[in-house]
Amino acid sequence: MTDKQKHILESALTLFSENGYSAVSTSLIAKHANVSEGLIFRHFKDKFGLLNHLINDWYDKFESHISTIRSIEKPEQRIQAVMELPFRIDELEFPYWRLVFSIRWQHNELISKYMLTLRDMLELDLNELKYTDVNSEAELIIAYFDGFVSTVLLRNNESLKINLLQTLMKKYV
Amino acid sequence: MTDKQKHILESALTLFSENGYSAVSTSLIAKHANVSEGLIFRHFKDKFGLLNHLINDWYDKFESHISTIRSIEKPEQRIQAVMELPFRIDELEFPYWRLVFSIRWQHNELISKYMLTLRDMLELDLNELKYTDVNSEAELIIAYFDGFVSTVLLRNNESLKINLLQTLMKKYV
DNA sequence: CATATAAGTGAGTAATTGCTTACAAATATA
DNA sequence: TATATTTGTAAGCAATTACTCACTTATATG
Repeated sequence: MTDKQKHILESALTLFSENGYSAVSTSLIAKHANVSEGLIFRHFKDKFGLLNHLINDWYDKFESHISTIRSIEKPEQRIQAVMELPFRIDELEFPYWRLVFSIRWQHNELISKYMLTLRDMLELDLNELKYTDVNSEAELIIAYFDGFVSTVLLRNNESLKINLLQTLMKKYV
Repeated sequence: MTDKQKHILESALTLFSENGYSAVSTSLIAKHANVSEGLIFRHFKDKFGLLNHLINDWYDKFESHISTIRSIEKPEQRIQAVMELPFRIDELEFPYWRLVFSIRWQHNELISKYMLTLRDMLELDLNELKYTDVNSEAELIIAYFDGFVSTVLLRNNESLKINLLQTLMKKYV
């Protein structure tokens, strides 16, 4: 991966996550990355290829979070860690999550399959904890997760984040 | 409001909510609505005016839900009704909510102000119920609300909806 | 060193973009 | 019925779109 390739990806991520995929032109990405427009197509085939690459990059980060959580001993602590995850999205990951959560509304098929990783882990944990309705409980946690991520990304307010996490933890631990 | 105006709005809503605002051209809307493209600009000034009109239409529906909930007697039942609201979005409202929840990622300022209506009501209710941290509790409920709406709109699965609502109600009533 | 492969450019492409304008048809008002 | 206003159309606008292609420059490999 050359420097120019990295610059293209960085620019595309920034612009896509702020303005949405469709609203950003390849010409703008090229200008922002200081490369010729043709280079985008050489390396990523087409505009959609660029999007796909970024989504894969996001999934690598997401999977690494999940795998960290998997290494936690107790199932109730693993579930707690999932609920906390949205509040631990850092500056670097922020635009990736924004891109993913905004592109979902047009290309959910690109994202939804990746959520199976999370659902599977939750169902195993809930099973271990002898829940009767494992499936629905997992879906409920994922819905919460969804709401927390959206709140963190859209409001982007540090004290709100802290208060929300605190209130949440008071309820569940 | 003439028939052609209504057709333009219907087409714009359908296309925007499925493909996103930026990805839909005024020429496509005109074709879909069987009107000349110029008519869109006559009635709605520009493409953004069309979006604004649709968001206002959504808010009318949203406000009418909130006002129905306000007429419920007990504060704990009002809060419960808020949590149930996402699961009561019907076929007709579906595209409006999809539009709103997808446009948020690019134009959150158009939407976030309208959420104050909900936040205010929740804070009054939580106060009445003698909660100490009224603000954070309201934000938490709004985050849940957010996650439920996203789940309902993106998954679009009737039995998932029923199970989720059931699991939720078992927990909170 | 020679040569094959990869990285990068810049000028092009047809198609489409949001929008305007000159005009005609329909409707309302006097 | 005459006229003013609103509703609607079709053609056209410059700018931009995603993408290609012929080409040069850099890097790797024998």
